[in-house]
Amino acid sequence: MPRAVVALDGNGPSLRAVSFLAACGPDPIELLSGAHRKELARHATTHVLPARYVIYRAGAAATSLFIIGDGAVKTFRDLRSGRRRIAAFFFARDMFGLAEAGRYVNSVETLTPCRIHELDIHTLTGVFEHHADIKLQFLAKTFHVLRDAQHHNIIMGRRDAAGRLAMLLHVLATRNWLANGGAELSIPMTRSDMANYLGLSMEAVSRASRRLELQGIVAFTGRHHARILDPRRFAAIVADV
Amino acid sequence: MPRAVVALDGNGPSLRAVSFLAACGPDPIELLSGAHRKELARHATTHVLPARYVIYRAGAAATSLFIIGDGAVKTFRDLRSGRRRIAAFFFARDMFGLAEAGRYVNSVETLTPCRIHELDIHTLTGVFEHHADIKLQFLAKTFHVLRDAQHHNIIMGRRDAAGRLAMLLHVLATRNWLANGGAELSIPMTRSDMANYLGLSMEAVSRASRRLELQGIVAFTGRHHARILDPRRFAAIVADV
DNA sequence: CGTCATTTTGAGGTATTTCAACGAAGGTGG
DNA sequence: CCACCTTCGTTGAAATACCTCAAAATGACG
Repeated sequence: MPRAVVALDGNGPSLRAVSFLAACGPDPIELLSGAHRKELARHATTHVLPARYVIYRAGAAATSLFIIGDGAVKTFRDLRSGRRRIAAFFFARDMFGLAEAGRYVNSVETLTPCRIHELDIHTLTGVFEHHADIKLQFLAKTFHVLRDAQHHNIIMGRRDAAGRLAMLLHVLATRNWLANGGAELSIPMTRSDMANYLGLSMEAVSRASRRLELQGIVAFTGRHHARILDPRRFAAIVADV
Repeated sequence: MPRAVVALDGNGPSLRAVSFLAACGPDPIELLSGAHRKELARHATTHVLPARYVIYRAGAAATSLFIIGDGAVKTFRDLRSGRRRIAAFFFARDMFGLAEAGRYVNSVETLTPCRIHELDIHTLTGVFEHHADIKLQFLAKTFHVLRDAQHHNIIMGRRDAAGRLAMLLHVLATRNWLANGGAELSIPMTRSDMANYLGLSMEAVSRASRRLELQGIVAFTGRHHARILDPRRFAAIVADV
């Protein structure tokens, strides 16, 4: 039996990785690849959705779990003040659909055209019964989300708009790391989305972008693409928490 | 076999609760109670610690998992800017010690005198091998942490100091809900800790407290106790995100 | 009871937020 | 294919809120 690898995180009271995670790569995002993905794909319904498509609204009965095959989505919540708080952005291979008391707590909307796999709860139950390891791996993905939430916390704790923006760009950059050199990054969301995620006004995001551009650190080409011109100073801003 | 209860959360791509959680109460904090606690207690080392005791520092080799028997702790990280960012407060029955790459990522220090149970990784491994359900329950606790982190995100997203403070007080109030009427609440941490958790300066926390007191919403008696005088307006501030 | 850290209070500086208007981009229909 | 329209993004100026610095007051602790 594989030895348990328990890793601990002061940021939260829970295990980081237990035996069944030991054999996996460093990125939990890859957990559901390979044979398990095939097994799940057999039971999933695949949807091809346009951009700006509302997958579900907060408060709706939670009946499915979703896995992104391709594209990007945002999960958010509209506050009574009129503001919108984006909790997270999800990309290919990410999973979403967590709820409380049988109801989705956040709304989810596509940012780009998406291919999304829907897994019915009952179907998933059946799969879990025959594949305990899949069940555990689903749980393990929670750690990924937790890490994201904690990183989001760090971002929101910063006082300077440029720093927050840089940290978001950094996430997007590392996500595209394999696809291209790393300096080039695509921004699937709008400025408004970025603002709602960063806890800033859209104007502040715009000005922060402008500042990074004027300083020669980042070049924004179009609205959905950017290039990191000065990785050294960029990293300095990101790390200067 | 119990049916899987899959709950989904737009806030993160992961399962909320699977079969082994179905039989548990609504509060994940109670997951490790009863027989399992006894089983773990057999293998744990119990420490009695004074307030302000450093349990471990970020970066130290992660060798143990900790469970709080009594008292309160803070998990934090000192930034190079000199600021301190508190990630979370933990209380009785909470678990902490998560790490990455074999090292604790946050420091942990007691706020009050504590009774803390330490579980060695290797010991825990042995327990897991004989009690698969305990392993799963440990994992399930992650959801609790995730919820906390998301709530922290919501707090940090607010712009007004009084609102942030009120949300923290609300958490403390609901935590003491069973112990007393609910209006009375004890504040184990210092103003400075609150500031570091809320992403504010200590002065801002002080002024926010003052404001809540002048408005007749909360009365602070001493430095570690408060009473909610006007639950109606208090709830209004908390909910006015 | 005295010392020291913590907290409060005050005044000024700075960043972001708002409010308002302009400019650009994307989508739709003619 | 172009024009229009709606949405999104940028820019400017004033207001607000918090932050910083500094000093006094409170409370904790030995």
